[in-house]
Amino acid sequence: MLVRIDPTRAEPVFAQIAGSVRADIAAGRVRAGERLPAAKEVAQALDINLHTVLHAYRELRDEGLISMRPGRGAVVAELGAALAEMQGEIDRLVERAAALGIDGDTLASLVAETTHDRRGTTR
Amino acid sequence: MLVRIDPTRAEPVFAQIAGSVRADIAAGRVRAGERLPAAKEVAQALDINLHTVLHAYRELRDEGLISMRPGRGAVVAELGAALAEMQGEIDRLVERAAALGIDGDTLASLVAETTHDRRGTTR
DNA sequence: ACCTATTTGTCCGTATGTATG
DNA sequence: CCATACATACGGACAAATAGG
Repeated sequence: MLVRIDPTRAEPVFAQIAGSVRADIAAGRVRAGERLPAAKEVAQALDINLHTVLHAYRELRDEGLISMRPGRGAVVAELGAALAEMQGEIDRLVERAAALGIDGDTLASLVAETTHDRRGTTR
Repeated sequence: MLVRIDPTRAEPVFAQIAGSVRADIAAGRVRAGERLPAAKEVAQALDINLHTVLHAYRELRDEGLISMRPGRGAVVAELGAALAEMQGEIDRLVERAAALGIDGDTLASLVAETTHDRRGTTR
């Protein structure tokens, strides 16, 4: 697994790391039960602080995509398989939005807003 | 048009305003050519700073969803109609993700990541 | 052509919180 | 835990564009 970041992007580094791993899970490049690279390794490879990588892993754990335990490392959870099932539909949605001239960030923001609306109406 | 914000949410106020208006456009509650309420009005109604509302409007302008000119106000652009066309598909995607136990924020982040990937491969 | 009101645009500064190392 | 940097939010002042009388 290869974690990629781009220091020129406005998005925080920890979020980029989380996004990179999330994309790998959704694409099936890492599957449920497999272990992620140790945070220390990632930090050294990308020349960033260990805290930043742990921050990213913590976010993924909070989403239920991985589990973390001392000594065992970070392991992809079962929920990861569900993510992979959805990637195809997401690809189609993104492509259709692009065809209509809608910016990617705009689409992402609208999806986020829609999920927030659902929370308000269904809970 | 009614702009809603929730001070308890972690999301920045300006982003919440932009999200609220974006959702109204996508839902067809405001259509292309119609004028948004003046930033000053929104600021007074929500008891927030004028600059914060202008920040939100500027973001929507950068996305191509509205046009702004001094003296004339903020008007919904043609691209808004395209957004409205996509809302139904987004609703279906969000609902399916919820059925699979995927958190809304997780889905939104994955959509964002997918658009970033597209940028990298298509440009 | 002139004036006024409205609205966005841009600068100043300050305070607070968060991200990063 | 500590320091630096950045983002957010607020407040004020003035400029610039537009519309209407």
